[in-house]
Amino acid sequence: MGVWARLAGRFGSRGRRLRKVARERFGWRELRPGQLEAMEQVLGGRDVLLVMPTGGGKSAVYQVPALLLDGPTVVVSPLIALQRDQVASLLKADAGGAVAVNSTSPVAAGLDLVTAGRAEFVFLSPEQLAKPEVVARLAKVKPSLIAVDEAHCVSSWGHDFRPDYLRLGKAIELLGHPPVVALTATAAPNVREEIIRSLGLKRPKEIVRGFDRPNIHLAVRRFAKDGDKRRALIEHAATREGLGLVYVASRREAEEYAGAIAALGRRAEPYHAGMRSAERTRVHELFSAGAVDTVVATSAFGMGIDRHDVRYVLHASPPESPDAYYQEIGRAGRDGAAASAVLFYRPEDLGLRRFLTGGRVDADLLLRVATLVREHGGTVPAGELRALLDIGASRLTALVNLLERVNALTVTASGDLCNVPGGPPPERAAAKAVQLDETRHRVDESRIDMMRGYAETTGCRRRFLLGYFGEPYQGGCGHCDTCRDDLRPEPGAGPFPVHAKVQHVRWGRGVVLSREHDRIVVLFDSVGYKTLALAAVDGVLTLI
DNA sequence: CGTCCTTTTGGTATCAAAAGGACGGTGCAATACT
Repeated sequence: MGVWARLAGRFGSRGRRLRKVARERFGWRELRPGQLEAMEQVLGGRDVLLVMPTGGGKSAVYQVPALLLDGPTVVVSPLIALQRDQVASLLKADAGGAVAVNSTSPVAAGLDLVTAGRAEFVFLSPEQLAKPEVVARLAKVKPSLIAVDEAHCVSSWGHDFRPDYLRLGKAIELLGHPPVVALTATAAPNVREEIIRSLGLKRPKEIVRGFDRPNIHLAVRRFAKDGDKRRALIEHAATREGLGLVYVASRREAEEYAGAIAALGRRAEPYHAGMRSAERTRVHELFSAGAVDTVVATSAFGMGIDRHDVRYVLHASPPESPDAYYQEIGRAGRDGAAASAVLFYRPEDLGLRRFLTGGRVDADLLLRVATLVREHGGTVPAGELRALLDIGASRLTALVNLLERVNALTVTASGDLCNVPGGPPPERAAAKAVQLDETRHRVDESRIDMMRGYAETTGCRRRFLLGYFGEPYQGGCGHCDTCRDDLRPEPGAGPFPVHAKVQHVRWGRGVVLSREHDRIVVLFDSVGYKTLALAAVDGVLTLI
């Protein structure tokens, strides 16, 4: 950085330039504090992890600096529908053009636009960035900024569902690692850590804003019988005013609940990934137009929804983690007006979540991949290995991701697999990889335990959730069902304050996330979240 | 892990309960058809 740039930076010129671009090119008169801070860091060349609620203007954080940096901006986005919306909105601004590169149109033609300098922004899925030829072409135009939207997908989808999410770090390196900004609406401490590690962010600036959503009232209603729960939820939804969402655990339930609510005279529509695409679009448009009372959906519905006046979010059963729950209820009350989140809870409903997070990696297959690559000696094309093992691309990628993390193999820039000289022998590599997978599952299962903890807590629900995300919260919020004025258990002072680093005799290192009067929640590196009774921690847990 | 649906079992009438098996979420990209 030259002397002028340095002086200019000191006198806040970055802020002025950013405000000017925001105003003149996008028509944004004001920037929020978190937004401007993040933009300044990006413009200064720093990697940024930004955690802000949806609707808080996260996109602006990469869009504005992009126009001040010399070179195109690569935006990683999980859904084609999301890419399309973003491109459409950028084309309305004076932003230098935008294109989405995906399977809905010829990939090469899209990249031509970027090469010709006619697209400042290029939107891609992680799957596109896993293709060597796509990365090679992008590298040639020297991107000046990379944005990873919905960055929590790295952690929630990268391990099995969409393993190319775990390959983004490699792609970022191959693109010359310009400043990277990762954006998400919710991320617990260990999820943030994983995003940073997996994307390979360098000394990132972590900016966390607007986590608390005080206008959302929190409540849980507990049931013993499924039938009682259903009736109560349907009746509740049918009598609520305004726009609402009901989250359910299966496609079948989406249809059943939507039918039952509609039978009571409300405009209710189901939404799930098993519906035909035209049907999904229709429901999405009804929702966007406010022409429906309730959308009853699986987790497929949510990302990219744009209404700020959702008044209630009901859950017919708990989702897989407080992370997912907070993301889903966060779709209520973005306008700041009163909204509510009600979880209709039966402990048995956690069973489905346990089942769905239960799938373990195939240890045999892991060993076969490790052995084949090792014995081959040279570089093995992934396609050959897939044919040999008769498995699909995403299955192989998941195995490769694990073996790469234990240093048993690497993936070359051309996408071939290559043994690491001096790396662990196949048996040991496979065993270590299984261990990694096992640790991750333990943490996932502890998240389900925390969901149960939320549902069953007698303390303030908001304090429970915010504590889970590592945000200290004093006292009770006065705006949840367990938080009536007459009972607000104040967490007393004690030997294990929030954020203290601790060591457990069996579970190793951890950090205290929250405390009630008689218990604390600790996040351990190796086993995830644990609730410990303060009466039983003597000699077991120590401060470090 | 729990639920739903079908089949089997029990014990001897026309049916109830137990046992067994299948199924459950999220999307990209690429392919096979009209």
